[in-house]
Amino acid sequence: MKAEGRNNWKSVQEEVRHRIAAHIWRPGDLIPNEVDLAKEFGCSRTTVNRALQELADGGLLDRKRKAGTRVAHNPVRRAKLDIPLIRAEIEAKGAVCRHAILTREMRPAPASVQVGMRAEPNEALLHLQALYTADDVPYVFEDRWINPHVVPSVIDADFSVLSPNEWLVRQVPADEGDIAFCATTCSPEVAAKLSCPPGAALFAVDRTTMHAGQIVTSVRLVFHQGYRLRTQL
Amino acid sequence: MKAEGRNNWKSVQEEVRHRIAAHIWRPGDLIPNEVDLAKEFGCSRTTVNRALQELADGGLLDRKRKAGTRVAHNPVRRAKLDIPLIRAEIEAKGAVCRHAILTREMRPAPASVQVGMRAEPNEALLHLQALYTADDVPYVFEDRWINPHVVPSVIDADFSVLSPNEWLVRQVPADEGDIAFCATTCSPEVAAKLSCPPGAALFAVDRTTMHAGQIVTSVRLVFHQGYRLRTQL
DNA sequence: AAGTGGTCTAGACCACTCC
DNA sequence: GAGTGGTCTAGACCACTTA
Repeated sequence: MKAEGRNNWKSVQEEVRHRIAAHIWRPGDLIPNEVDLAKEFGCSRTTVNRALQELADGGLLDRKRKAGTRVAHNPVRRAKLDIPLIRAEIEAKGAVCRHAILTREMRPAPASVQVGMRAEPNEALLHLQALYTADDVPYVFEDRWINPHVVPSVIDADFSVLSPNEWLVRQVPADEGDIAFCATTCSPEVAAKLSCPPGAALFAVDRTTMHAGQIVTSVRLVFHQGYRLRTQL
Repeated sequence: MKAEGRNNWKSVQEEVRHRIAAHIWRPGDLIPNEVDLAKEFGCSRTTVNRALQELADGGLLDRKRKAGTRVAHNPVRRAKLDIPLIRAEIEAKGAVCRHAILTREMRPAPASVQVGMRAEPNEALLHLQALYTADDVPYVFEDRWINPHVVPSVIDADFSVLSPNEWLVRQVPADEGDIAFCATTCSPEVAAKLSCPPGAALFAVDRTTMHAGQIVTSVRLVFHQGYRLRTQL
């Protein structure tokens, strides 16, 4: 049990991870308190706390005052998912990213979008459709609604240089939002844009972005056939 | 600029978030160093550090020694994605979760799986197929390969009470893994199991789980039609 | 060389919660 | 009431990066 020398929080964390993976501490087990662990590892309680807090935040440990720290019963895997700008994602693959605005109009949004936007019925919102290409191959089709009440300057925005995606990020650093991932059947319209067969199964992302409690934009991204969103545990 | 009273790290973090959202600090801007912020907020540098480190970890700030802290130029949105047990996910909706083992056999895996498993060519691996239902409605179809070298006890495991999913989590708390999300076209076989039309677009998750550098299991989960994976930013 | 973040320490007090 | 985690503090030293 050579536990000496663990005087920094990362090595403490690694040791704790190891003990859980090796079943030295099993799911549901109470592990020693911070003071005792600090003694064992030869570091201060602060360092142990730093190590354990992150593990608890990641779902591997359950911590309660007085009750102590237990190995989580159902180790919920918490993956970190990076949602980069489309341009950054494409360029990270070494491809050239271009975008084209296919549609730009003010019109009442469909009911499903309106509800999310809390717009008046029949109120016109800015509707944009854009296609992003990687080395001139269709990559993702963007169908976006923007709330002009929240971002009035969007009316005169020029999306030829900065894509809607980038323009919005710069204008309105969003503080909240939710994301949903799903599969969708390729419609004939989308098929023409993405150069894929109608009826194909396509990966789609629906994202709603909020700022100061108001919905800024609601967007659906439909990716090219075969697209995979990867991440690590 | 009433910045007094921010003597705990959460309120410091909130104030920093606010300044970025309100464009007081713009993308690319250098923000004051920790010592100055500590003075301004009337707290110790440790507290400021705690607040800023988490923001940097979340991608909102870029920090470099000597160069200082800047608001990230491309604010990468980092969503936290919880990957619960299938049973937990279904029961969280208030439904009753059941599972049935449809296939259980030792056989050589297809090439695509073998490569990931680093198995010998034609080496037999354990192949499982299972269906999970929510209130007896098909929810997700699981197609899994398990490496018996890593988990020998899997050969005699009983999956009637504990699903393969749960059994593995208890036996081998994985420490690593990767996940990919994609859309897939429903094959006739899967259609029969999930009670959906062949050709439908289905959401699928491919997951590979590692323990101590070895692949434990490789699984594809194909969800029922209309399934959406949600998360928040 | 110097400025900045990264981390550790020892001690302290508080908040929660189980008994 | 008592044990545990949550957090703050002041100070210190180190590691890295830029100038």
